[in-house]
Amino acid sequence: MPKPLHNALTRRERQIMDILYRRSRATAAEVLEDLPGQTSYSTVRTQLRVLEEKGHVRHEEEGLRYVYVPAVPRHAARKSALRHLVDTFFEGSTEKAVAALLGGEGSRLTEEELDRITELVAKARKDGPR
Amino acid sequence: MPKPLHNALTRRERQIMDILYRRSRATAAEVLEDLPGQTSYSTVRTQLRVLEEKGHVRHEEEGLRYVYVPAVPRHAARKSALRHLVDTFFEGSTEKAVAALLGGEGSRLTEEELDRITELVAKARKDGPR
DNA sequence: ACACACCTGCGAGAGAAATAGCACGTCGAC
DNA sequence: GTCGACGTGCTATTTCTCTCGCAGGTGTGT
Repeated sequence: MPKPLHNALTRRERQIMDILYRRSRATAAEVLEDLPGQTSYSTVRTQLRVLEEKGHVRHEEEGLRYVYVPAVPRHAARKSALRHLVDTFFEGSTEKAVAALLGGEGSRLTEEELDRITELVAKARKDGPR
Repeated sequence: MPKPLHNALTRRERQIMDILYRRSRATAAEVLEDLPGQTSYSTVRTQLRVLEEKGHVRHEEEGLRYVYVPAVPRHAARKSALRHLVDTFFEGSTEKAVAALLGGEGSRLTEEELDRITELVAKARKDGPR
């Protein structure tokens, strides 16, 4: 059984996972590029190996080298990240989170984006009238 | 100078900060209650002390005991948490994040909530036509 | 064949985090 | 006053991160 897997990430490990989720997949060299500060290639590889042992990533051999991908697919990870954030900062209210994004706490939205959001609201209204 | 303060949290520390943000303020005993697994009171107090040294929390004396509060106010912390999440999982697109929340990735929204969101969209349209 | 670039496997040491114990102080009840 | 509950300050120890180096393997160009 692959352990909790939830809050088990160390600082560096979380950094690396974030990079992997941003890029979807990456080699050790690419992860190194994205890491701030000075870190050795060796170090990054070790971390990736540890992450693999812990079950957070897996690697695919591509030609000679390893390409790492998160074990938990993006959409699942972001779903639980969203839930956690909503719970922590918005008292569990999805509405409040949306409000924060629409208000100044995200980047400004364009007209087109707002149009699409309006549609989504309509759809949500139809789908889940609760 | 209080250091970066950004990604400098360890696992336990992050856990504790989350609890503090959820409760807004808490004593060591309350933090202990919310921590999963078995942990000693002593341990929690030590962590809080360290967090204070690092500048992440401060305490207020209330009667005899200490009540801890996050050094960075809630709204500021959540703003940067949102930004980070949007960057990591939504390619920086606020729209996509909103879409995820409206779609299945948050809890179901009630009619009233959807109404209020519609209003917020309208307001966003007016305020920032970009 | 040789040198070079690039990659993986493993191991190991310095340092930070996590945990918990002990001493002491304060308050309230009996 | 003395006992017990509860709180803090400090410190010690174990555990886990984090870091990097070295050995070896595979392919490419000369």
